[in-house]
Order: sequence, then C-alpha cells, then structure tokens
Amino acid sequence: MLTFGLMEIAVKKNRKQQIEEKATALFQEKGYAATSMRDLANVLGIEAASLYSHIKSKEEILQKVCFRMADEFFAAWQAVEMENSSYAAKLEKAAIAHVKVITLDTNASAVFFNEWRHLSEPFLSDFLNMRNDYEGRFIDIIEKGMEAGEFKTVDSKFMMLTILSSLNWTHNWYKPEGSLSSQEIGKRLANMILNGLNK
Amino acid sequence: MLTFGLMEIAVKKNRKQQIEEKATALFQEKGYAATSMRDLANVLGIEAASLYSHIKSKEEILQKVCFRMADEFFAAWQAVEMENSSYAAKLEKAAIAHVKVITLDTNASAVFFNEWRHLSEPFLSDFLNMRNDYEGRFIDIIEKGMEAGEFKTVDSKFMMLTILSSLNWTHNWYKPEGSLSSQEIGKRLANMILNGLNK
DNA sequence: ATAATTTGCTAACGAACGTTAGTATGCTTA
DNA sequence: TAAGCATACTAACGTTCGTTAGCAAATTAT
Repeated sequence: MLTFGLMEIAVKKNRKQQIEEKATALFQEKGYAATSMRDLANVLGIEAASLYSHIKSKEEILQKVCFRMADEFFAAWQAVEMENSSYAAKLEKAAIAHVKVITLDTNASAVFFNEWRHLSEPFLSDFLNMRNDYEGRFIDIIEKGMEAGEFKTVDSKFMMLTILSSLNWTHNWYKPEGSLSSQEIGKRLANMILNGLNK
Repeated sequence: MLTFGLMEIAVKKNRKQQIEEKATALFQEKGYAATSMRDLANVLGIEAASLYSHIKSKEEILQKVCFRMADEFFAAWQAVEMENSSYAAKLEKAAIAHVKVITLDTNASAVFFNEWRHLSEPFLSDFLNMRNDYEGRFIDIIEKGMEAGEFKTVDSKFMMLTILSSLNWTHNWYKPEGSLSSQEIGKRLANMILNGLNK
C-alpha cells in the first residue's frame, strides 16, 4: 500500500520531531521536572535508553521548544512593524500576531511560558534577555501612544504586564475546534485592552 | 537574654509553619517537582529526615498552601457581596479583593496558581471544583452587568478568563516595597478592565 | 519531679532518575 | 553489493528521590 509506505518513511524521517512533540505534550501536562524519560519513552512505545539515539539530553528538548517559540514570537512581529496608522492599530496587530503564535501550538506555548526556568545557563540568561527585549517592544508602543495623546497616561510597564498576561493566558483555554478563530481572539483581546468592558 | 528566650520559643512553637513558609518559597522558585526535601531541609539548616517530625509528607505542604489560598480568595469575596451599587463597582471590589489576597503572599499565590496540578486525588478534584466555583462568581457579575445594560454584550467566559489572567499575573511582579499599594493596583486593573487604554 | 511534647540526629530503605555502553537489525544510498 | 544511517534493544551506571525506624536531647506541661 503506497500511502502506508509513505507514512512509514515520514514517521522514520521525523522520529526526532516526534519525540519533541510528545515531550512537549508531556511537559505541558505534568511539567518538565515531573516528566521522566521513561514516561516519554512509554508514550512512544520504546525504551527510555532508545531516546538517546535521537536526542542529546532531556534539557535539549526544552531548549528547542523554548527557543523555537521565541523565534516565532519575534518573527510574527514583522506584521506589527508594517502597521503605520495609529498606535491602537499597532497594538491590535501585535495582539493578533502574538495570539496567532500561541494558538498554532498551545502545548509548546505552555512549555515556553511555564517551564523556561528549568533551562540551565547560558540558555536561561539568553531566554530572559529575549523576553526582556520582546516586552520592551510592547512598552514602546504604549509609551509612543501616550506621547501621541492616543492612550491614557499610565504606567507603561504595568500596562504591558497586564496586556501580555491576557494575551498569554490564551494558551490555557484555546481549543482549535472552538468557535473563535485565532485572529478573532486577537481582535477581541485588543478591543478589550483598548476599550474595556464598559458600554 | 529575654528577647532571645522569646525568639527561641517563637521559633519552636512555629517550626511547622516555618517549614511551610520555606517550602512555599522553594516551590515558587524551582517548582514543586524540582524541589527536594533535602533542598528544603538545607534551607532550614536541618536534615531531610528531621522534616518528618513535623509534617506527614511533601504533598501535605502543597495541600496546605493550595487550600489555604483558596479559602482566602473565598473569604475576600465578602467585600464584593456588600457592594450594592453598580456591577462595575462590584467588579472593582472583586478585583481589589482578589489582588489583595495575592499581594499578601505572592509566593503562596505562585504555588496556588502554578503547582496545583501536582495534587493527588481527591485533592485535585476538590481544588478544580473550587476554582470553577470561584470563576463562576466572576462570570455572574459580568453576565448580570450585561443584562443590566451596563457592560458590552460579550462572551462572559472569555471575559472572565481575560480579567482573571490580568489579576492573577500580579503575583509575578508585585513587590511589597514597590510604590503601588495593593489597593491601588486593584483599582488600576479594574479601571483598565472597565475603560481600556484608549483616551 | 515527672511525663509529654518538640525537635533533631544517623542510618538506611526501595524506587526512580537521567544517562552511557555496546550491540543488533533493517532501510537507504552509493 | 557494500557502506552508512536510523532505530531500538538489554544491561547497567551512579545519583537522587521521598520516606521510615530508632534513638537522643531539650523544652514544656502537669
């Protein structure tokens, strides 16, 4: 059967990818520290030692997930820089882009948000520097929007933390089969952030 | 020396409490699974086995922290039920009360928010039921505020998740020595939620 | 004064941990 | 057909894990 043959090839060519995928799901569910290599092997139907034909270490998986997600968040920012009307529009673009990255892989996002502290140096410092840089971009929009008289004069860092917490939390409840698209969720969150709940 | 004598007594009377406090700090810092009883003992300057003169198990500490925090969140809700003007005012009261509980112990809050999944049954189910109940109270305010024409007609669950994510995130950045009081933070968050960032 | 409680120790338990070494099999490529 | 690569195995390593048993000293309560 041709399809079967192709599937077999696909499976074999991507065994490492498969390991990372299952590991990501386990890290999301039980946490990095509480997930054992034997747990992971069990999900894949192999022995724990066999994993090491494909990966260097448990932490290598965590590193891959964390830095791949970081890359994706930065890459998605392109859409924000192309927005040239208002800062409100820029913020909406940022929200949509950010949420889009999260919804494309909620498991990896959960690991990115919750398990990064298990990175060892120098990865931990690199990670925190990137996060700082990223958060700075949000602060930038808020402050420029304030200077332009578009936004209320507020504590920009406080506002960034509030905004990002709302956006990031989507990883915890978004379901691809739900009625809301990723884009729609980003729009609604941006609307909430900009206009609030009051009528 | 009198003071020393009193300190000694205080220390001994509260050794269990002291263990829970240090454990909470470690769970916050490294996560529950990555914190060993030997880590904990080391912080207290004793042997790991000595901990078991005071506690039944590692998980017992987690249970205590999680359910004490849950109790406090529910207790703080009294203030919300006394508010009888608008639903916006009710929501502000809820935000202030919620943030107040978090800021009184950010370490315990972090454990409450991030480590509950390591609870075993039946504690895990109990915990999730309580959380569901609590979230329902926020949904209730939002929906009644919508019916009263006070709030925009929105997805109430979506809104609850967005609001609570902002409130909960304070555990991650609040510092008692900072310039904002707990009350002030609650007010600002409520204002953000109700009116948004737009001028 | 004595009993009870609190606090801590050493030694050790079985289990689980991440990982390595060495080997075997089958598929892909030259 | 041979070489190389992908995949997985068994066996085991040293380490760390949460926890128990049994004992000892000091403090507190009766």
